[in-house]
Amino acid sequence: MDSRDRRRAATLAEIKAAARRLLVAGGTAAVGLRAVARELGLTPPALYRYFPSHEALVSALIADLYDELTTALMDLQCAEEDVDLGARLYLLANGLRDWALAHPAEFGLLFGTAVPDPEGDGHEETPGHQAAMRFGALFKELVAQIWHQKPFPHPADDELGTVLVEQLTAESEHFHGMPPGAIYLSLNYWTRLYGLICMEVFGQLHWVLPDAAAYFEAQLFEIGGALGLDCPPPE
Amino acid sequence: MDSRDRRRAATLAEIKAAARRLLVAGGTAAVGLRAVARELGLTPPALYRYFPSHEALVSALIADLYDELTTALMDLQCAEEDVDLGARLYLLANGLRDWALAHPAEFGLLFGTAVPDPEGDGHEETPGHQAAMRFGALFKELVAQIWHQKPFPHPADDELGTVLVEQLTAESEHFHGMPPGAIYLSLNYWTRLYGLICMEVFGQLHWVLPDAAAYFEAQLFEIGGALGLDCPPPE
DNA sequence: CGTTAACAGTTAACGCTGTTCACTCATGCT
DNA sequence: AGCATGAGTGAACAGCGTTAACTGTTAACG
Repeated sequence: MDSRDRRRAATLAEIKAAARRLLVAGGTAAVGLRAVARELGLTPPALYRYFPSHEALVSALIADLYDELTTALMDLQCAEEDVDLGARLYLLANGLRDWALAHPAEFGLLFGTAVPDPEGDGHEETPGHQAAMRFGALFKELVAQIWHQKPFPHPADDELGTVLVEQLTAESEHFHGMPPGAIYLSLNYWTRLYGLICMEVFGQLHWVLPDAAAYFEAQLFEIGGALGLDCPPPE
Repeated sequence: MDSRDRRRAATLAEIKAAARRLLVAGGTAAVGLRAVARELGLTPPALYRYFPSHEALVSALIADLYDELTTALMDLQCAEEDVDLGARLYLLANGLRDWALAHPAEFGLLFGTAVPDPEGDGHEETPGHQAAMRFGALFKELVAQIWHQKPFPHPADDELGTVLVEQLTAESEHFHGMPPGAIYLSLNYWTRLYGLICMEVFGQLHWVLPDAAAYFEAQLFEIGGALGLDCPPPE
């Protein structure tokens, strides 16, 4: 019985591997159901034994990519025995950018898919979103550690406005009880990091900067400074 | 002869209007060649008299949307006789966000299309990119005016690094001769504004902030302050 | 050990997409 | 009036995601 299951799991992995091969080769549009089947020497309907639809296949691929990215970044920041949490955040940010630049197609599939439909219910059920939450938790966790080790100066509540303070305190438990001003700065860090990487990998920065590496590094120092981090040792 | 041309121009406008109707109704995926033809009561091949391909039709729509956005923002910032350039920038940024939130489908088509292929040659020829350049010039122009009216403090060259300084000075002519440090800050403004709006309209901010309006406003003040602008008068 | 049920996979087909070709018909120019 | 240009149609092709009916093989059970 398990031999049957193992075989099934194996082909399921092969399917996702083939889908990824097509993704890196030809971008998001190239990973079609028929194309995946062709890549494996199968007929299209065979894939419906493993995924209920083409979208489900892509969603599974997205979830896998999220997990791969998450573990890659965890390994990266835990590899060196740097207890310096600031250096860890620096490694995390740089690792995310490096991964995005090294795998632009995968990054485009994960973050570049425009989702203009609010869809009513806030929290969706797809495994991709769960994996995305795990990924986001990685960042929140590290920032919270940094805060609790050495609290950084942050704007006072009356500087942010009551509405924003209320919204930020609602997220306080995810940030291990940090005050709204500190969460605000942490959100800034994520927002700017995410925006920068998206603009660079999607080519929106190409029109002004041919190579955004130097700009990204300068920005990393700037946003790290807002969290009370010194420029980490270059070596 | 001109009556013939006028008729052609009219139907051409009708085609793009129908395409846009489908865009706002069903998002980017809904604007298909057959769907546009159906909307007009035409047969699909008829559209090939006006556009060489489906992609060309979408590109024309993109160019139109860019121009519409550009003129809308120009009208907005020139409507009031505010000579305060800072208030103009504030109007520009807020107008861009409002337009994006009011027309999420159009914004997704303009800025949400991931372009992971470097395509070798830097400057493409499509009218969409030309319109995008006109749009970018709007921002650069205004920032340059702000700088020349009241230069704001900016990082020195040695703080940015030689590589970044060199890249920024290459863009100096587009910014009317501003020094690298000032261009750096201007680039920051655009980067953060763009990243914020993209994250909000694409729902990436929904997971932490249900309504990002307050956060956006706070960020506007912050990035405006970096350009030497005071918080503009709330009323 | 033989029977049976579950499962992987195939073939054929449907409706959809963008695109092309051959054709018709009306309009405007000479 | 005659002709040519061009708008528009109809039929068709390849490819897409998807479904239904069918064929083997393989594991489990009396």
